[in-house]
Amino acid sequence: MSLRVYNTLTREKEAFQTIEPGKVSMYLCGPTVYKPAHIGHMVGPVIFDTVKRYLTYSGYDVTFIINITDVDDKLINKAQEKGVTVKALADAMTADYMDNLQLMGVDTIDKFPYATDHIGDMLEMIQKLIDKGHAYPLNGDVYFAVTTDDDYGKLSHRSVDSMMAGTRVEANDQKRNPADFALWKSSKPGEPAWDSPWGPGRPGWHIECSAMSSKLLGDSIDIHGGGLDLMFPHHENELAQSECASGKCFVRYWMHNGLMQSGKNTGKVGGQHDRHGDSSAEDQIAGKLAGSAGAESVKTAVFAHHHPEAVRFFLLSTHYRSPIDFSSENIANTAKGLDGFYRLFENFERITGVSAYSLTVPTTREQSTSMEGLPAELARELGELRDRFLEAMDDDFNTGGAIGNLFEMRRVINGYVTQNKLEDAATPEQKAILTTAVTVLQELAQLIGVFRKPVQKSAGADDEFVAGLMGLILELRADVRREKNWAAADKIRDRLKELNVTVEDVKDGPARWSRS
RNA sequence: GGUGCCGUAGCCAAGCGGCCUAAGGCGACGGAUUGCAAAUCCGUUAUUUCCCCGGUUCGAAUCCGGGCGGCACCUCCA
Repeated sequence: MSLRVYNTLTREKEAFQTIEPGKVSMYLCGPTVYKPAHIGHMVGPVIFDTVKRYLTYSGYDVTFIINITDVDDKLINKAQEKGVTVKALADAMTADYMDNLQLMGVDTIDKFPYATDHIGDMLEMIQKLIDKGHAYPLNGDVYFAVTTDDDYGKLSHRSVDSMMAGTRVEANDQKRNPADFALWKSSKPGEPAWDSPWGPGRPGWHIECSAMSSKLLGDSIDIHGGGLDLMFPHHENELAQSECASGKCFVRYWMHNGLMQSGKNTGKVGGQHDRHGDSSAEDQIAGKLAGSAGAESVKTAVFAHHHPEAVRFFLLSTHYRSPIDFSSENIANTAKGLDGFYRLFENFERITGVSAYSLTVPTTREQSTSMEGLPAELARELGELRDRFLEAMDDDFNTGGAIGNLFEMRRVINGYVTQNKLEDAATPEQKAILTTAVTVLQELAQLIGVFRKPVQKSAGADDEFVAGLMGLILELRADVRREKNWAAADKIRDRLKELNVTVEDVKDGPARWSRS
């Protein structure tokens, strides 16, 4: 089995072959940093972070870049509106973006190039396009001439003619063709400006990606990613510029992820569900779709209600090319599914004395965890599940299909624990077997970037004072239980439940408790 | 108008011509376990069925045609 990747350019899944053996260059279009990151901004990074993890596991040396577009009309307008400098606004919004990526466990990005650090590279590329006759200056602007590129439209499968049929292209008599787009825009007084052969100005929207990609990864790269919405015009234009400038194939595999949408905006859900309770997360999307820029960051709008790991797992539970229907309800369901894993890890630690998060897991497929020493049946089941997981990932990063195997592994491991009553007592051999089994699970979990560290329990769980009180209460409860005073024992448990504290009795030893 | 995508159980979701008498999760219902619970394990929950109607094929949820329904982009939004 080998990796296959869906290529937007050909509209087919293709065998994955890199330009340079063993190496992968990957560029993902990042945000224009003019407002706080919304949940939709997290989709691409999470997906491509997962792609990188899997490619690395598969033995590739991957270079992964996400650009930060820190000069743009929207940014300029927003800064003026707020009365701050463009740079101050961009810096603040970039920091917010990075914060959120960190919370989502996206940390495989090698470099975040800033558009404003590469103005020179853009000017060079623009000049080259003019020299080759693909671009022309016009009143201080520079435009790309789409009709000089025979291939123009090959990514989004549109022809220049068909685009004329739409109503969107505003008339500009000056441009040679209405579809021509700006590579360089002259600046008005008070706007950020850089000197250029055509006068002071700033780059057009698409040129920064072309210039930075070529500068940092080379004229031809393996993977270029982004949201489906960017396919046209952004990627189409990037493609045209880059190939006309370099004369080489720009991108080997174009990967586009589906967009997130709010339940409120889908007739399907809106018609059937009675949404209730907190919905600021949905509002964040709805607001976005309605065109009003949300003021709240993901951090406050979403992560206040849902653990980032649940959000990440949710994003990966469906295929990356499908649209995903965001709702608090859906994420809450995902979170419930994850709880079972956390409990398994807690159990594991109690039995073996080792944290499931500190296990050494293989980082490449070649060094995959050995099943040696496991009972035959367990080895067979785990082996099959691992194979199926990897098979799904090999099939265009089918995380949704892969994840099912994680749940089955959980079931198999829990079965081993239950059958052998490991919670009562475990031999060193049994501990070793359990450790191997959990290592296999963790090996796969790291590929989708989850279960890397313990999820932060809600406030109070690690508060010494609360822990002390709980210890006292449970001690008293243990006393009345010994006296078989069930009424009192149940009252304590029920009342705690009302306070969102769940008590679970353990056969021998102190009861467990957790806050929700 | 142009370019695409989608329609699988109560909900989410995998499935890319035979291993589908269709993964997995959430929910629900039984059973084991428990003082009772919780957690865990076992079982049941689409078995003339994969929106409908035709067709191709030895064989289709999977391919083709036609409906119906939903969605996205073509508006510098990831």
